[in-house]
Amino acid sequence: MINSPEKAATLSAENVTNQLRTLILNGSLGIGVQLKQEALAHQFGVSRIPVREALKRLEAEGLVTHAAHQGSVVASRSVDDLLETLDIRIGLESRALVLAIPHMTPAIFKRAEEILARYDASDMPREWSELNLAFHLCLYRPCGKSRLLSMIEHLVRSVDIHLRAHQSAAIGRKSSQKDHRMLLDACMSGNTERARKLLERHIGQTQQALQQTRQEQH
Amino acid sequence: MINSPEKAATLSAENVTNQLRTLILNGSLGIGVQLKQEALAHQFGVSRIPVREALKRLEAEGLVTHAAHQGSVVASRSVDDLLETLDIRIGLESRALVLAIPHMTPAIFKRAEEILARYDASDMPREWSELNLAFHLCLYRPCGKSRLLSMIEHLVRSVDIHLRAHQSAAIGRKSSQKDHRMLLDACMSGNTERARKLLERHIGQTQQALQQTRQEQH
DNA sequence: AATGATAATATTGGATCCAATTTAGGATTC
DNA sequence: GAATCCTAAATTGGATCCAATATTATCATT
Repeated sequence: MINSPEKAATLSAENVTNQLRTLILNGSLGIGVQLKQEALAHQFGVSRIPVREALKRLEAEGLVTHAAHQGSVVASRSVDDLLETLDIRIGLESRALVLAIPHMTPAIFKRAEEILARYDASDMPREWSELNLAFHLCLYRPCGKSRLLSMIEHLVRSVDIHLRAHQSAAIGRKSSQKDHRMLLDACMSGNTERARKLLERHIGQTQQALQQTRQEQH
Repeated sequence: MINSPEKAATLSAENVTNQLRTLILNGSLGIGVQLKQEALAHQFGVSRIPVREALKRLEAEGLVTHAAHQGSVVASRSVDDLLETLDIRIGLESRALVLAIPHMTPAIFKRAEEILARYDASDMPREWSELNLAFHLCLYRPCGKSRLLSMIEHLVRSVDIHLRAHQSAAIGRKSSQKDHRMLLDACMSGNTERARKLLERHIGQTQQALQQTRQEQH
């Protein structure tokens, strides 16, 4: 068999899937937006078939919901759903962190501190999400579990767009940064148990903020 | 074509997806089996289109892998992949358990004990997997998070078929049952921290057994 | 006989076409 | 003027058809 050197992205369905996914994750396609197969097909210069396959895949990933003969829409999640997803994040991220701590090196700590510094310096809320994700992943990455890491990244990005939708995204940068520094300290001192507790509390605060917005609305 | 009597299942693609999924999860379609679109289409009495959509969906779920112009096969996972998935399970299940313990009632404990009793009585290895899953889910269910629970169930079933493939499934029923009883005791006494540690160790033993089989093969 | 090139076959990927269902709009009635 | 029913447009779901690619079989050469 001749080994193909580098993929020239020959598959339409794959392309459509990836492009749609990024459009959803970066907010270009907002929550609740109708995804008309014909329009997307025309937009991507393909027929409806690859679009349909892409939608099926994204539906399985939870980014899109689909009703029979009613079309697909960018998934909207209830507050309860989001709270649950945050619980899933707590489970996965605390596991990744616990596994990562024994493998952390001074280089990792340096990198984490750099991210926090950029965090402090930045005043573009859009950037905060990315830096927050970068910081967390920086701490988890030494665990060396690629599937776990990509799962976490996907969940964080997915939750992010929905948090913005429920306009409770900003739990305040300062309080968040304080958490981050304490977390980093715990990691640097190798205090696994403390680090886990801090991380659980950190994500738990997002849950509390979210529940608060719900009560305000009622 | 035979008309389905009271089946409200109007969507072909959905049907194909569900049937294929159960065929894979119950082992009827073993690891590595080629999934020819034409054959499946004929088998389900539909065209290839719904089959393709089903395959795309199952691919996103991680149950099948797909290569361009090479077709789909029931996904085979490396030992490393399985170890990772077990780590994911540790994260999710320990979270579910911690959330569930405060909501456990005497009825739950009774039900859990019944399952363990049936476990002891049964000598059909095929049944053990189901009873094991039932016991664990019984403990997690009081957490009330449906998405988390279905995610766990999916992961457990998925790991199960792969563990059987690596023929390291049987870590011995007795040792497993001992773990289960200790875990149940910890839950009954409301000792959350101990329960979590026991659960992590319980799944960790499966990881160790898996790693051992790898070393034996090398 | 073994091996490598080449043609035939099988299978997947995508486009077009048709059927089923939902949604929108308008006529009719009260 | 508002509600209701009915028809028409729009949209999705599925089937068939064609193109691209991989696999297999055949055949020639060594």
